Amino acid sequence: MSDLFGPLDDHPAYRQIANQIEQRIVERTLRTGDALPSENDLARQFGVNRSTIREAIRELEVHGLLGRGRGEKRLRVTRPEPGHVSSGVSRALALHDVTFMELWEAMMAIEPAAAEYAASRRTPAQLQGLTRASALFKRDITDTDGAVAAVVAFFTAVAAASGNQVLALSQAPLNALLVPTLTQVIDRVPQARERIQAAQAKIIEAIKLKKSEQARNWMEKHIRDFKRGYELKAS
Amino acid sequence: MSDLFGPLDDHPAYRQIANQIEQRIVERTLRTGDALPSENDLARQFGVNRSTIREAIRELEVHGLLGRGRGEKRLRVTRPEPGHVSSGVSRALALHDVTFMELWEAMMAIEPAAAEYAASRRTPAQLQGLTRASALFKRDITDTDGAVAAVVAFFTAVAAASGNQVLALSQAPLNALLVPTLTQVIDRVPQARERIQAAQAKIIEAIKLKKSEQARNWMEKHIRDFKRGYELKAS
DNA sequence: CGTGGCAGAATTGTCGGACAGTCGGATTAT
DNA sequence: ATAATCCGACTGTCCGACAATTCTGCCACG
Repeated sequence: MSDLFGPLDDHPAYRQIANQIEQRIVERTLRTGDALPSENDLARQFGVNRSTIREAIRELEVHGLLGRGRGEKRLRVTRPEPGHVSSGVSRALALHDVTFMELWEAMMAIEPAAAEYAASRRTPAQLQGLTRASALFKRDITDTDGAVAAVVAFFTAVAAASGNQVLALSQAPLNALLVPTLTQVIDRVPQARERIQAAQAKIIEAIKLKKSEQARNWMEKHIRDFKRGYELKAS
Repeated sequence: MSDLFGPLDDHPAYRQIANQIEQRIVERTLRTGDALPSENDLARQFGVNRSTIREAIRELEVHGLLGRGRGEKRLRVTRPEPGHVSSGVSRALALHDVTFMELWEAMMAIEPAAAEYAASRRTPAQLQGLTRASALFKRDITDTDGAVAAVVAFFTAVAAASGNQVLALSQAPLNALLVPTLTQVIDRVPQARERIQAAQAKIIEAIKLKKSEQARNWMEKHIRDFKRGYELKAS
C-alpha cells in the first residue's frame, strides 16, 4: 500500500532555480537561441548568491538545455543534441555491466526499424550521408579504429535518415556500447570487414530504391551477422 | 578540406575535475556505494576552491553518478537509475517537438521486443509486478490520470521483465512522451479503457505461459490499437 | 553487553566580496 | 567604410564565513 506520508525533500535553492529556469525553457518563454541573462542578473532576480546560480546553471548545461558556441561567453538556450543526451545514457549502461546479448537484442529491435523508415523517407541529402559513411568504412578498412568509427557513423546515418527523432535518440546510446565489442570482432574475425562492407552496400541500395522491406531485412541480417562474428571471436 | 588546426577548447577546471572523478567511478576505483570524500577534502586534493568542486559535483549528480539517500549529508557513488537517466532524454525529445508518429514508431520497435523477451525470461516476481500494474489500471480505470499512470507502469513492468537493461533504458524515455497523448485518448475515446485492459490481460497471459511469439503479437496489437485510438480521438 | 543520549566535530548549503582574463561593443583612427 | 583600440561586462576562480544539519565517539544507563 502507499504510505500516508512521503519523505519531505527540501530542494536546495540551486535545484529549485534550475527547475524554474528549465520550466521557462520547456514552456518556450525562453526560446532556443536566446541568450540567458548574466549570472549577476539572475542572482539579483532570484535573490540568491551568484555561486548558487552557477550551480543551477551547471545542471542545465549538463542536460544540454544551455550551451555556448566555441569561444562564446554568454550562455544561450540550446536544444539537447542526440549525441549529448545519449552519452549520459551510454555511461549509465556501461556502469550497469550490460552484456553483449542485451546490446544485441536492443539493436535488433531498433536498427531494422530505423532502416525501414529510412528507406521510405530518406532525403537525397541523407542518402548521400549514408554513402559517405560507407565510403569512410571502405577507406579505413585496414585501420581498426577508423573502421569501427565508420560503422558507428553508418548506423547513425541510418537513424538520421529514418526521419524519426525518437528512434535516432534511442539508437544513439547503443553506439558507444557497440565500440568495444565491434573493435574486437573486426580485429579478430578476418572476414568481418568485407561482410560489413557488403551489408552496408545492400542496405544503402535498398534505402536508395526506397524498398522498406528489403532495407529492414538486410539490416536484420547485418546485425545477426554481428552476433555470429561475436561468437566466432570468442572461440 | 579538413583544417590543419582545430579550435582548442579549454575545459574549465570544474569540467576537468568532473571528468576525473567520473573516470574513477567508471574504472571502479570509486565503487558504487562508496562515500565521496568531503568537498573540503576534494578541494584540497585537486588544489582548487570548494566552489569549483561544487560545480563539478553538480554535474556528476545530474548524471546520476553521485547521489545521496534522503536525509543523508555525504554524497555516495550511485548507479544511474533508468528513471533518472531517461528523464533527461524525455525532456530533450519534448523540446524537439516530437510527433505522435515518431513516438508510435519507436514504441512499435521497442515494446513488442520487450514483451517477447519478457515472455521467455520473466521471473515470478516480475510476473507479479505485471499483474500488479494491471490491477492498478483496473482500480483506477475511472480516474484518467491514475489510469494513464497505470499504463505507464505496465509498460515499465514489461520492460523490466524483459531482463534487458538496454531495452529497459530505451523504453523508459517513451513513457513521459506517452502521457499527454494517452491522457487524451483515454479521456475522449470511450472504449479505450476496456480495450487496454483486455490487451494487458492477453499480454500478461502470454508472458505467464512463456509464449514469446504471442506476447510480441499481442503487444503489437496493443500498440496498433493505441494509434487507432489516437486517430479516432482527433476526429 | 546492548542501547539511548549527548556534545563536539565534520559537512553541506548559502552568502558576500574580490580579481584576472576574456568577449562584445562602442570609439576612434586610417 | 574598414581597421585598430579601448572600456565595460561577464565568466571562471578564489577567499573567507556562518547557520543548519548530520555524523561520531563517548558516556551513562538499563
